[in-house]
Amino acid sequence: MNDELLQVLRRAPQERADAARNRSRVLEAADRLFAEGGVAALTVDAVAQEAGVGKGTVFRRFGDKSGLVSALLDQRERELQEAVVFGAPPLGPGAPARERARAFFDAYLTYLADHLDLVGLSETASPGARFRVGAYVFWHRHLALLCADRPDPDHLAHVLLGMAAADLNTELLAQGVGWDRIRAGVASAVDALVDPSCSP
Amino acid sequence: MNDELLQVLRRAPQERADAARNRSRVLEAADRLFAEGGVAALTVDAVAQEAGVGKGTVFRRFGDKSGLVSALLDQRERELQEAVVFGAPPLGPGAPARERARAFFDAYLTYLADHLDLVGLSETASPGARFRVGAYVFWHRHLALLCADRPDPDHLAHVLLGMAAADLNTELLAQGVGWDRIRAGVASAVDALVDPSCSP
DNA sequence: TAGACAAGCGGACTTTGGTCCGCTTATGCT
DNA sequence: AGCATAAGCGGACCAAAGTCCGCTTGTCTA
Repeated sequence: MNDELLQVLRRAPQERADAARNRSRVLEAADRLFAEGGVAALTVDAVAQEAGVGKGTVFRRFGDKSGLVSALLDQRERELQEAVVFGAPPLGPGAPARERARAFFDAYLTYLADHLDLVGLSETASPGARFRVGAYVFWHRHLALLCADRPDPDHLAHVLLGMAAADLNTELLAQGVGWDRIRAGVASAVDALVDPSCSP
Repeated sequence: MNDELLQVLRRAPQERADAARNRSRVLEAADRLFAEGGVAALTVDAVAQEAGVGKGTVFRRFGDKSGLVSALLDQRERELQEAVVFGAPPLGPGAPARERARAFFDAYLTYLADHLDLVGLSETASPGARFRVGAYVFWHRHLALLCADRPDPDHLAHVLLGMAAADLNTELLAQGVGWDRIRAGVASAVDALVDPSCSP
């Protein structure tokens, strides 16, 4: 009876044991390949072979390459997500919107600097992938809430997140713009775009 | 003698007659294919075949698919570029920075609305292609000049151009956000980010 | 006009993401 | 335990971008 209720509550009703085993096998294989050969070694065929599964299995589990890479990043990103929802201010709730936004971008840029190539892969793998990744939707909601008193928080949140796009920052780095300068520019734009008063 | 001087002045010293002929053949073929079958019909193989040249020739002339599509867009974009440099204010020189920036985005969004899929293709075809297209560099310079009194005009110009990214606006349209709302959001962000006083 | 040489050409080949479909197997029910 | 069934599996197959290299051809000079 209880089990029944629990099962109804879950979105994905169940995942077969072999499916779950393969999921983690694939993720571990991808991690290993990336650790050894960087982003260039992360071809779907190679991951499938290293995991000892068929290529179709990888696509079945993760949808596309972007999904696979996103899953790889998921764990680290989740840490930041929790800090935003449950953590102490200014990252977590309690501080004024502008400060929270600044703290978010500060933390996110640190995360991005550490995983730039993987994030780039996950955002670039297929056109528009960026916006479909779960994390993007999450950050977007977060920022839109912080801008709730603006005329179009939804659009503004997209604009703000544009500053964190991997391809932009990859390009900036390639042009010799360092992370410190990027941070300063982002902070300045956040100040101009996010109202300091609102504090949800 | 004069010819010699002229030849020194050109960047690309010369283009062989057959090369030039093939360039226009390829562009015409691409135009035709796009007119008939939209963006889906624009594969490099198809373009090469339609133009009656080898695939290698297409890549030799245009570098990659992104370059080919950019060349297709070049003509229409050039119109806007000239209006920005030589045209009447507020798009052309003479108006205050903020108004020029607003006028630019207004004009660019019109252009984008008309060619969204082609622009999307040119920006997406290869990762980072967006920033390498000649037009991007041009717009970037333009906006950076308009923000010359800001702490980091270069970075700010990139942020501003992020609002015009094809993939973002494609996503917004897919989410049901119309062009009018996009325009309003962009205008509002421009107002917040571009200093009204500066007028180069 | 002839000859040298760089620029150009073409299409077979490689790489890689993604699809498809017939076979296998875990799971839940009786 | 045995069965029905849907989920899962694998790898052959496809599409499309981009590379390579031996052959061709325009162009410049003598």
